Amino acid sequence: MTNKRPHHHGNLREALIIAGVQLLEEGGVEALSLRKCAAIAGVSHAAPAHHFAGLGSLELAIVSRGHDKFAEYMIDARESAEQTPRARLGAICDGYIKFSRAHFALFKFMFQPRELEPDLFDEATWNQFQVASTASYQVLRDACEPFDHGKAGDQVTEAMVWSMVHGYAMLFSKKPSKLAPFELVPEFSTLLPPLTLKK
Amino acid sequence: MTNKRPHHHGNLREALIIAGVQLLEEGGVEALSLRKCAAIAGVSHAAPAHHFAGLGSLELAIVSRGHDKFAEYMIDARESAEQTPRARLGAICDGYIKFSRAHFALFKFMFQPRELEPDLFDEATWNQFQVASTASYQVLRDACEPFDHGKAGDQVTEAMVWSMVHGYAMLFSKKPSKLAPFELVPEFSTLLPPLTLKK
DNA sequence: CTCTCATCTTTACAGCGTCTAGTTTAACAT
DNA sequence: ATGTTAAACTAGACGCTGTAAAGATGAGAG
Repeated sequence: MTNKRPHHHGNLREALIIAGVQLLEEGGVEALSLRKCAAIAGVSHAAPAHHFAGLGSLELAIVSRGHDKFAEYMIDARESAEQTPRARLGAICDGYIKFSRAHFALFKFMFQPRELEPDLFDEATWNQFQVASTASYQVLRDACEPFDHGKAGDQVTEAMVWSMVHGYAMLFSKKPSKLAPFELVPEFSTLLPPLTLKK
Repeated sequence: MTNKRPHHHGNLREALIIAGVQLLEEGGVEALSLRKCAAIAGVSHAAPAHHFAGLGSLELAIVSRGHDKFAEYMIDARESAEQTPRARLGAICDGYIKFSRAHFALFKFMFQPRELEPDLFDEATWNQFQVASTASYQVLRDACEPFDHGKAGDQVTEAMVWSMVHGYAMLFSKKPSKLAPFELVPEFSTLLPPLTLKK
């Protein structure tokens, strides 16, 4: 219905998301504002209200865009890897960390836990987020599937790998890491413990 | 020199930090503002400027206060544990996670990476942060010391344990975790791989 | 052609961080 | 005891923010 240049601007929603990602990556979360996004898109400061339920909705749309890129990084790494379960898992972790380093502001923003009450967002933004975040997580989940963690179930492998790669990305992606009192941060591949394949 | 009830308020700096922690824990990072802290402390909106170089400084002071509590949680857990290296390390991880669950807003706030340029802060706040964050990390570091990680060095054990417990705390502390598509989050103790003691 | 309605603009308001100028008062020097 | 100094605090202003309300614009349907 409103797909092709609906009125004045012609896909303002998309332009606002792109502007938001740009502001976020250039100046961090403090530089992100609805009014600046509107200015970059060339519309008045109140125009975004017709596409997002508020700043929170725009933020969630930016997070969704982040998940899209995030999944791309992991999938690219997986495709370039040796095709064994262990190598695929290692490659996906590398993609995870590579993304966090290449787009640290966005990565940090994506995993800053929010109040995720669906009624705070417009439906389109919410649905898009559900799809994007589930898809990016599924990449990691699939890579864990071949491994066995005994009677405790697959969730243990997923939780272990995800915890480790996520903690590593959060703590050691920004360098020099003021958080980490390390001279040299070890490679992630040296941290991942051995895993046993299913039966 | 200005230790005992210096003037009007009588330790406004401390009152502002306490107000800030309270606002943060009650309403999240969005509810934290200099003006509200000043109002809670019963002073004018411009009074905090005489104790903090800006909002960033107050935030850093709140983070420091968080590290103090954080270290307490880990030390308490360690003291209550069976006195073996493995049990102590496990207990400290439990303390880490217990803190993240009991004070999630504060925990999240502490590890939200900031621009840590010392010249952005007043000296007192900066020094206090250095001491508090180093001390809380040292608790984890000490618990890792007895374990061997081969030629790669102690940093590998520290990085591995810290990544895992931190990722776990970030991803699974808020429940129900909208981030984690898990029905049941595994206990952290089932995730930590075996470690070998030094020689 | 006219109606409708989504899109966008304009205006306004309250809250924010921070700057400046002025006031209060504790503590020190004489 | 008195005067001085400087730290602690107040009052007001500025530009920025998100958001709400009301008016203007123009594309598409009947």
